[in-house]
This record gives sequence, structure tokens and C-alpha cells, in this order.
Amino acid sequence: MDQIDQLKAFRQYIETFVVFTADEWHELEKHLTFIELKKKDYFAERGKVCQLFGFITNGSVRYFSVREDGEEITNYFSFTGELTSSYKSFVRQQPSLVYIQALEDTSFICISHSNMQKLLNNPQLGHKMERFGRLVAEYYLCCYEDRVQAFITQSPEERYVKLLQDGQGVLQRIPQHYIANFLGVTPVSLSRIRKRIFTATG
Amino acid sequence: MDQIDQLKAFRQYIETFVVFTADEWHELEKHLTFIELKKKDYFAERGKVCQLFGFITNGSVRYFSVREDGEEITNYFSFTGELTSSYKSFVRQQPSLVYIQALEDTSFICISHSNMQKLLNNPQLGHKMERFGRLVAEYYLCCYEDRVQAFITQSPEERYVKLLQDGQGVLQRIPQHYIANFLGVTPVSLSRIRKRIFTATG
DNA sequence: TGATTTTATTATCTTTTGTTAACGTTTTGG
DNA sequence: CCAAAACGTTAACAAAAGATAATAAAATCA
Repeated sequence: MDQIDQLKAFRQYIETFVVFTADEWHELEKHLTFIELKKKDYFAERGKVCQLFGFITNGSVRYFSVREDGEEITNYFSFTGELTSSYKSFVRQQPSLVYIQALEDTSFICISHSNMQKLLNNPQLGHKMERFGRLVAEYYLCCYEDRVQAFITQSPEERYVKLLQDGQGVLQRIPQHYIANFLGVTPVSLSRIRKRIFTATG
Repeated sequence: MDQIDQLKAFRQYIETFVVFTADEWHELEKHLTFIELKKKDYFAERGKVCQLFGFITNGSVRYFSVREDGEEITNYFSFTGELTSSYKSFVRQQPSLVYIQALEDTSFICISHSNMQKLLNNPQLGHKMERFGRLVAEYYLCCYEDRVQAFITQSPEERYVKLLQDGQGVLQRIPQHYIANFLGVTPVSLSRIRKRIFTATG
């Protein structure tokens, strides 16, 4: 996938939020950078400020943190056609708490924090970019709202059943011990949950 | 607290995000409404679209959902000087999943969804309002990021200890069974956690 | 290919949590 | 002020989850 096609995909995505004129898009393009990561490379690292906000044109990433005992805990995943960033770090320009690691060779179109600030303050583009930023933040806010709701009102088993229903993409591509972390349980426990579900229901 | 003072408090708050000129503020003021709720009244209700985005000038609210078995599960709280809304419902104009209920007599300064759209598209104010919206969404996004992180990497006991450290306001004003829900455990379990902590540590 | 690592399951044991119920205390509201 | 409701704790038991270790299958990669 060449850069032209990557830009097309990104424009198509971003225009689900805000539509740009040809001139505006031309101006916006100047502030984009292409990044390619090999499998296991990091998009963001704990302790470092995440300077980039990325759109995945091809590939996938895993968000994880490291407990005091050294164990990696997987928080989240992002796939082709989705945005990725260590948001809190990017937004507040603080050291990231999490790592973001490529699960496979992955390509991104990125906006750096400084370029994003330029775009937000650009007289031509600022209003639309602010709206884009708002709609993206609102989108992820809604995702988080659902996720917290699930942690509070559902058992791990219920959360897994829900994921079985509407998380097809994730389940097929991701090792189960990552899914376990994502659900907030240990891999051993998820294995037992699976046994309970699949021996009972068939 | 009269409406003048409420407006002052709201302006002071909103200007931690975006600063307005006198003219801009005058225009913005026109789109605000004052709401007063008695204790146990609802700011938002399940199944109804949340039309309002509110700033609490005095009082507090509790967010809760209702499980299939009829039990209320408390998600969150907001206090004087904070914003409140059933965000997903407000943003997407979908029926709310949660109730927002006044814990005491509570006053709000509100922007309706339709007025917010007018402000966002207002040539004079639009850019700043978009920025305000973005920064608010980013703020809550960061809060949620932390909260999900806590659910995934910490035990209920660890989450409670953390809350003891930096949740002074919440702990003093809120019944413990609400705190239990907030932490993702049952009230009985929180009582045991407290026993473990306070008999061990003194 | 063959050795190594990763992954998923299972077993055992311990700890924690959920559930239900009982009990006193406090708060609420008429 | 009094009755009712709400609240927090505790107990007893069942269910679930964590921790650890062993095992076998699958994936990785040199």
C-alpha cells in the first residue's frame, strides 16, 4: 500500500468526522508523517511523552502496562483503520503509563503534537481541526463509558460472552491471555470461564 | 447563591479551558439555562435522551444504572464545580443507559444539545466552543483512561486504598455501598476489605 | 528441520468475592 | 416524635478468581 493510498484511507476516515475542501486537505497533508514499525516495535513507551497521534493504515497494535512485579498487562488493541495514541500522554504531554507495541509490521499516518497544535491554531483549518479533535475525543469517551459500565455491572464471564458476540475481529487475531487482561482477569481464569461456557452451552 | 454568582463560577470554570472576551461571553450567556433539582430528582433518566450538559454550581449527583434484577449500581459522582451529563446519550442523542440523580438539592447551569450545536456553528464563537468541547472531552477521556487502567491492573482492595489516598471529597459525602459499586465490588465485600485494611494497618 | 518460545489448558490449593440473612445503628420522612 | 427505611457490619456457605506448577500443542525462527 503506497502513501497515496494510505492518504486516501486516512482522508476517508477523517471525513467521517469532518469534511475538508481540496485546499484544506492540501494544507492538512503537509502536517502528516508516515511511520512504519516492525513487529514488536513501540509506537509509545512508558515514561516517554507520546508525541504522535496515529492512524493505522495497515497492521495492529497492543496497549499494555507493566505491573510492579514485571508482568505485562494488556489494556487494549487497535487495528487497521483505527486511531491510536497514548491519549493521556499525548494530550497532556506527560510521560506515558503504557506501551503501545506493533503486533505485526504496521504502518501509520501520524500527526505530531506540535503539528496538531499548529493545525488547531491555523486560521484556515483551526475550526475544523478542533471539531475533529472534539469528535474523536467524544468517540473514545463513549467507548470508555461503555467499558467502565461493563466493569461495574458485569462479571468477567458476562464481559467475555459479550465480547464473543460483538468482538469478532479481536478474538480471532489476538492471543487469549491478552484478551484475559483486557477483560480484567488472569489467563488461567479466562480458560476456566471458557470451559464453563462451552461445556454448558455446547 | 444567585444567578449572577452562578454565572461567575461557571465562567471561571470554563475559562480554565478557553478564555472569552466580554462580547463572546455575552453571546454565550444567552444559550445557558438555570436548573434546580430537589434531592432524588433526575438530571438524566435511562431510556430518555439526555438533552442537557450541566455545570453543578451547588450540590452533587450520582450516576447509576439498574441491573436486570432491579438492583441499582452506582457508576460515578459529580460535585459542585464539576460538569455532568450522560455523555454518550448527550453526544450521540441516544437514549441514556444511566440515571443521573441529585444526591441533595442541586443547581446547574446547563447548555442544551441544540444550543450547543448553535454555539459550535456560531461564526463568532464556534472555534472557541469547539475547543472547549474538545478539551472537556479530552479531560474526561483521561479520567476514564485512568479508571479502566485501575480496573485492569489493580485489585478492588488496591483501588480502595488509592481512593482513600486521593478521594477525600467522595469518601466523606457518599454512602459506602455507592463507593463499593464505584469500585466494582459489592457493599459486603467492601466492608470486608475495610476490615482487612484497618485491622492490619491500624 | 529442529530447538525454543509461546500459548492454552488443567490441577491443586489459597484467597477473595458473591449471596443471603441477621443484627444493631443511623437517617429519613411523615 | 415515632415508624420505616437505609446503612454498615458480620456470619456462613457457595462460587469464582488468583497463584503456582505441570503438561501438551502450536507457533516461531535460526
